[in-house]
Amino acid sequence: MPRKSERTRQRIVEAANRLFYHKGYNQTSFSDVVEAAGVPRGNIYYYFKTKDEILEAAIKYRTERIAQMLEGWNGSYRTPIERLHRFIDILSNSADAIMRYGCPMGTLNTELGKGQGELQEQAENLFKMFESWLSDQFAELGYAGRARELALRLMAQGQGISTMSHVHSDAGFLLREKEHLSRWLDQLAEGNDDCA
Amino acid sequence: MPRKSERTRQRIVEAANRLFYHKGYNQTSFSDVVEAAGVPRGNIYYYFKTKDEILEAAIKYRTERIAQMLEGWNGSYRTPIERLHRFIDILSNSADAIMRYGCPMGTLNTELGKGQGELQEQAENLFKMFESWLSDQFAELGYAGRARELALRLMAQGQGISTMSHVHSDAGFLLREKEHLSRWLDQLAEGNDDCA
DNA sequence: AAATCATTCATACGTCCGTCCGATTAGGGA
DNA sequence: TCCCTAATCGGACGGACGTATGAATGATTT
Repeated sequence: MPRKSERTRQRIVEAANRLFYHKGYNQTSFSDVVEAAGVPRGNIYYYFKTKDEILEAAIKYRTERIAQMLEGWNGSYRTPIERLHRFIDILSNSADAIMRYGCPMGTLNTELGKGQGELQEQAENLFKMFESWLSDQFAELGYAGRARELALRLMAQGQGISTMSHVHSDAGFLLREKEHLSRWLDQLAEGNDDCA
Repeated sequence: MPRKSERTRQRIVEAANRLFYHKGYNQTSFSDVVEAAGVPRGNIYYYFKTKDEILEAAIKYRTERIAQMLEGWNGSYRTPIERLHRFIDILSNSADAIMRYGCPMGTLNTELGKGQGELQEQAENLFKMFESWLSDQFAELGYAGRARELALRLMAQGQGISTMSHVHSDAGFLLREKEHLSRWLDQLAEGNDDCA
């Protein structure tokens, strides 16, 4: 009967995912996870043999959620500029968490990038999902030739804004810069690409 | 005779600083430090009682070097635009290290920002040194009212570019975006601030 | 009702960590 | 020369970590 099992496994993954974000992967212990998941110490080994396996599951979990989110946006918004605006709305919607813990993708990749190459490659795919989706939007907006360039630039801006607001715990900066990004997108949509 | 001592202490700080950058603070052990510094295991305790103290010393070490660097730039370059360009030249000069390990300041702050608040506050000062220096340059360039805004924006762009090139190990992106930043600075210097 | 197997636990192993100590060496002032 | 102290070592402490085991539990199937 894998019914109950699935739910327990899911509880572990979600608790671990949250802890990895809040405390960092290396700073999160097995004990932290089992405590947060409300699972007895030894039971976790039934589902995951190593800590790395938990991280893999957490990354997969994030991957699925992002895919769903992007699909949802494709359905909810008709124009590419609306979708791009929805993307940067993440900054204001998640302002609190970003200030406290930084960008979930960015901080995880940064941490794994220091000597945990195999795992970082998996986390890198989270970025690539956004990049390819953003590229589609820019292409549809009329920037087919520079779609990837613009996508990466937008991602970089988001990362920079997240990092700085995290470092300084400065919500004002985050919101101001998000507005600045918003105006940049509007200029792009109007075809005025002098500043792109 | 504190002569020899000073040099040993310095060796420890420099080795630790390098390891903290390459491996991260939490992933660096005492053993790593003593091995890299070529100091016997127990001797390190003579200089630093705790690991946190080593980090404090490393941050202080970085602080002094940055201060020297900024002073040097003030002496070497006469115009603010030259100085601003020198700042972003960091990106191309350190391209290799950034690709491998990310921005030294950014990654350290990001790591410490997750549950090590006291230490993060110290690392935050590294950012503030650059910000205040950059503010001075933008003010001198004629943007007195928006100097801090522009300084923070430039820092954020640097952080974003570093993060993205680190995540993807993409030197091309780093150099392209640095050039893009360069053109942005030139536009600012020419008084065309439509895109600022 | 018995057999089976997924799942739940408490507990323990070995390792490495940060920390600390005690003994030893070395070098300059008296 | 002797002495005092700065500095150097090797080694060991307790604890936490990731990992592992095996017995107990409970539901489902036959």
